[in-house]
Amino acid sequence: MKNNVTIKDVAKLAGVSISTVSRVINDSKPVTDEVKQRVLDVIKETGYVPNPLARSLVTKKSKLLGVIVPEVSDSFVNEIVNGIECVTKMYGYDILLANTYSEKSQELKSIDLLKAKQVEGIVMISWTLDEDHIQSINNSGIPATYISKTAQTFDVYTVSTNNEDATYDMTKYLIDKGHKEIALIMTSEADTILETERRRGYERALTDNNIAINPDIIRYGNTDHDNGYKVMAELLDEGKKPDAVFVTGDEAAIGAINAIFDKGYNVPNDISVAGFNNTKLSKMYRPKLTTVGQPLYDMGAVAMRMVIKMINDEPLEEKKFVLPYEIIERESVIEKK
Amino acid sequence: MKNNVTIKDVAKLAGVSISTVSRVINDSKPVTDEVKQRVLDVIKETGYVPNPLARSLVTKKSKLLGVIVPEVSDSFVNEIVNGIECVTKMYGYDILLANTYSEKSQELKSIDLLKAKQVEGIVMISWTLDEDHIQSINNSGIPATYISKTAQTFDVYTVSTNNEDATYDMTKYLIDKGHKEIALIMTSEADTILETERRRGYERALTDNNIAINPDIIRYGNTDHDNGYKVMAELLDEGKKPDAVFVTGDEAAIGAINAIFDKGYNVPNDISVAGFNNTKLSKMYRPKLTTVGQPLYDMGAVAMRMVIKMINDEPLEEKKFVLPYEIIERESVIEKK
DNA sequence: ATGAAAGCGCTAACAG
DNA sequence: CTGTTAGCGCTTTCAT
Repeated sequence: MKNNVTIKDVAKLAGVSISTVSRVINDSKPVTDEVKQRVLDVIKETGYVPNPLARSLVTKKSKLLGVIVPEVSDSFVNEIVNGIECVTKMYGYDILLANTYSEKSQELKSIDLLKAKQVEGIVMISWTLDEDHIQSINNSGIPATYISKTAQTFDVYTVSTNNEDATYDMTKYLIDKGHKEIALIMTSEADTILETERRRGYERALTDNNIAINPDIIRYGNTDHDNGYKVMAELLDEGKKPDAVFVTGDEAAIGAINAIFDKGYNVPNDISVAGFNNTKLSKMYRPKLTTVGQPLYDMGAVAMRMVIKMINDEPLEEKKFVLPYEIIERESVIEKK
Repeated sequence: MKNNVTIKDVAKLAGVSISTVSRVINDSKPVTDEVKQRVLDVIKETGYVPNPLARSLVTKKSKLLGVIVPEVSDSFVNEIVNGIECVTKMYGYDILLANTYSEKSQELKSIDLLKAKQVEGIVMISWTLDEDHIQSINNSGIPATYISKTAQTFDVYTVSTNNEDATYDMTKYLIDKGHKEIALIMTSEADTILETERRRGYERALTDNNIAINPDIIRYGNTDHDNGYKVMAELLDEGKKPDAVFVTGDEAAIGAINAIFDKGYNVPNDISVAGFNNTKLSKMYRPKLTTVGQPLYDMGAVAMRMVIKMINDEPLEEKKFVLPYEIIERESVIEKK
């Protein structure tokens, strides 16, 4: 039952040469209808499937696309992966997936792995991309797109949303709702581009509205729930009770809300909380999370589309693809009385 | 800069034959230390990496493992995928990922794709597996493990938890908490093995405790939040207000809780709610969800480990691997007064 | 211990 | 339009 029918077998059975068979399966050169039909029949009968390995070996096209992510179980990541998966399949490619757990060594290793497997293109999601990663991929000459704010400063293809503007707008939204003391909990480490952009947006919004910046209520953590909880709890424990808290990640925002609850306050009545990303969670939690929406699925789809265009030498309008964001008003932010 | 160094180049530069180079990179036959060192040096200098395509073509080993899932963005799925990824990498394999969106045609297509790509093994997660899928995989002779309750009745390798016992235990737990009218919201379609097992566990627990089964409060839906919401809302709208609701999926359970809230009741004070799966969500939501925990990560890891064992012809103790579950007590279920 | 040579299954000139 | 032939980069007998 095993699939060991080769092009040779088909050729023999159809009474033609292997090149003819090759021609019909690839539609690469004209073949008489009659012969073509005969070959097709044999293929159907035998259940012949071309060996992509052999094919790739000669064409140097693996029909494989590499996807490098920090962790599939992250809600931000897997919605992007869905988008990637969709266009990948649409163009007849397969996905080679690598988790890195945000460890640089794993990221580098994954790149090597994908190179070795001859992927034709790469989409890489990383929070902490640096020159080494980019150089490693560049050296290989494999087309790549990055979904990574830290990639913004490099001369590489990226897809992202404008984090500075998004942060500005959400901060402004909070201000418009009457909040003055607005804490910022960052889910990205200090000194990254992402952090800088977001901080800039936040500070600009404050300044534009004549609110003094209070460095004491700007905190750092990472993206997960427990971290948001911890940072928020600390803030409260230190006796700081802001009007509103802007957490740059939904999971962490929910963690923050939980901390607020556990400290005996109410969201949004005592403190308003805004998130970032509009992941599925933000709709499921109660109060429903007011958040800035990034088109995650689209980001993945666009990133992969770019890679495929590069592979096919189709022109690309721009290197930095910036997708729109939106402020999604739900229940966790209310007008301050 | 491109990586077009071949075994030939290495051989030439090291002044040996390509077979010798092959021997050192594969450690397959003894090679004089001196020669070996020379070859190794050249490899390091040139940055030579063996072309796995060519290698696979002759060895018939692709070092690729296929993973078929309904959708990576499902929280149940991606925690399993994490486990799969981990052991896959540990054994030097790469993952070929395919989303099916639970559509049978996509599932079948994915199987064909993976076959064509010469994967050495497959782990398939599916809610609605049937003979066609299994036959398609069986025909290929590719080792496979299924994480799919519907695969239980087939003579194939599976990993799962005992759903009947788990459902029994949770129902019993609810009963022990003083609840008598216990609604069951199934996230699996009627007439599937999974549904049957769970229903059996539920009914057995009721019967064992002299509680009459009320078919009217047994409902069906699917796994997502909105569905749980809808089904619960319907129940309430029909004037049915059970003591407790057991929803066989966390996301849907949270949907149910939200519906209960929106109808003006409180969880757990008015109605207790229990979920299934112990996904990340269940800890993040408030009230924290009481749920039955399945070792998702482990299920993925075990499934892939089984596949790898099969590939290496290592003996496997059993075909049906059943992992433990546990009742995780949190806040959404309380003693009925 | 090492090299020569065959061949994995396929595509792509090159002839005819 | 079709067949012959030469590889793609590698592993693996089979000699030496």
